[in-house]
Amino acid sequence: MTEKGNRSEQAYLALRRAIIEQAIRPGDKLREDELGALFGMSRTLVRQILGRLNAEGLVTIGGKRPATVVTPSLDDALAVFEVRRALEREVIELVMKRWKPEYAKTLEAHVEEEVAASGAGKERVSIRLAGEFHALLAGMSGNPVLVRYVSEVVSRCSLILAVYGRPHSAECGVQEHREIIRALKAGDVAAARRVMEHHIGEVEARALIATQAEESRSLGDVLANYVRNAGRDKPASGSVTRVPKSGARKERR
Amino acid sequence: MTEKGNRSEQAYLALRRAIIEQAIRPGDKLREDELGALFGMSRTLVRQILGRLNAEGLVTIGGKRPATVVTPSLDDALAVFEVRRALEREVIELVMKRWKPEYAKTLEAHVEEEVAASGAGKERVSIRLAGEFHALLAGMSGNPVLVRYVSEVVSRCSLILAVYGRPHSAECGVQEHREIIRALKAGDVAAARRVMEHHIGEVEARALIATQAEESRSLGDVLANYVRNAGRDKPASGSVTRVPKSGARKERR
DNA sequence: CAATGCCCTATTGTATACAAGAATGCCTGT
DNA sequence: ACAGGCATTCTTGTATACAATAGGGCATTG
Repeated sequence: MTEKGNRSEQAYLALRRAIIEQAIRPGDKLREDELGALFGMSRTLVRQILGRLNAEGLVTIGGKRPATVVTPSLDDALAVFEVRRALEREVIELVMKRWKPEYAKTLEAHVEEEVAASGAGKERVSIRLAGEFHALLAGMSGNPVLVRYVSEVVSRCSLILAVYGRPHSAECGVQEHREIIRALKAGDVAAARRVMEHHIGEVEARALIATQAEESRSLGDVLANYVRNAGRDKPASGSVTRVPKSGARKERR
Repeated sequence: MTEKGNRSEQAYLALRRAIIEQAIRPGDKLREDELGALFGMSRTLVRQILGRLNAEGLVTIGGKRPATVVTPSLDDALAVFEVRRALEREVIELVMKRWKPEYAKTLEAHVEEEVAASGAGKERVSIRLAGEFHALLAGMSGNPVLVRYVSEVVSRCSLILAVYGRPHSAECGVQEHREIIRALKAGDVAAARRVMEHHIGEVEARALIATQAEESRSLGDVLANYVRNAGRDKPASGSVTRVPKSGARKERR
């Protein structure tokens, strides 16, 4: 599709992957100069890339402030999962309709990759691969538009996981992916639908379960965690909380 | 959301509307200089806008050739409608769940606008409003992500209509919109779902019915229409065909 | 010693200048 | 007269330069 400069595209993919693999975390600043120097290109192109990522909901931009990796709000998270459910439902429907035996091979190979990455302790790669499984599946629907949207919501889910999710939330999904494949192979539409529904539910639960308590936690309570540990640069352990617009993070170079 | 420069945003909206209202038709060239002069801004900003429209699937860009309003292929059209069905289904579901009486007022007011525009012979405005009805409805789902995606597919549908649709395909939808509102007011989920499904089907049919014959029509057949009417500047009436990558169109200024 | 206001620097927003590629029109040769 | 190749020109791709603004550090004062 958009295959203009390979350099630009390459940089885009790299940055995107870095975000999805959580090598860059929500709230991190992305200065144009820095990225330009890093990728060996001018700010002009960096700007295009950031604009694209912004359109995909991965980075915030504008307002004379450096671009940052987005910190999804709870409402954002809910909205994304809601849409993702609808889209994945459609994916199952369409893939089932055009199912070919060789698809199973492709999917199983991918799951093997996931297992390998997970086993090698490459947590981050594992997260990315788990997402790409869904994009791969979407590709088998034969519908490019659907692929685009699924890819987008899946990416955003990675971000949501980074903010609200528990650390080890990756490899749990592998088994569920296997079940989806099995249902597809068996041609059991109902089962496939049910499994996928359950899978998304699981992912959502993993992402948001830790938040149940925090949702009703007052700002004072959260901040108490910080003042209690004043002097450290991280809040007390056990909490994956992240102050949205934290001024506590220095991270200047 | 993206509320940086009002000038840039304004230009973006203007261009977008022009495309949706078919004031600019598929295949038309959008030169950066020209737009820049028109909007009183530099090519830099025009480029951003074109990039955005490209991401939304409304214009093609890249390849050292001037940006053009996209000419959706038949496969594109099918894919868009397929996804649109799934999304609108979800919209109905969610809107029904959070239904408030005042929503009916808002929707009915919008339909009145549609009727007014249609009655006043403002065919183009009518087309746009018909699309915006669905965006408005999506907004009532309370899900911003859904709104974005629905808006996007609706826009692309306008483009598809421009290429494949019959000229007078606008006001037919009004009655269907009314029925959707009625079903929502009645709280009848099944009916609402059914009506929406039917509505999308109707739109799709209006868009693609005329294409059945053309799909298998050879380039030679199409061109025959032109040579037969050589000297005129329009092909024979009855055909809304448009040669995809026509070199026959001059349109240089 | 703490709080506050100001200046300065760092970073983005916008425009312009430069380079490269593609299409078109013209010229020439047959 | 027609076809083919070449040069010109128009348009995009990329980089750089300039302007504006927000945030942070520092000095000053109560």
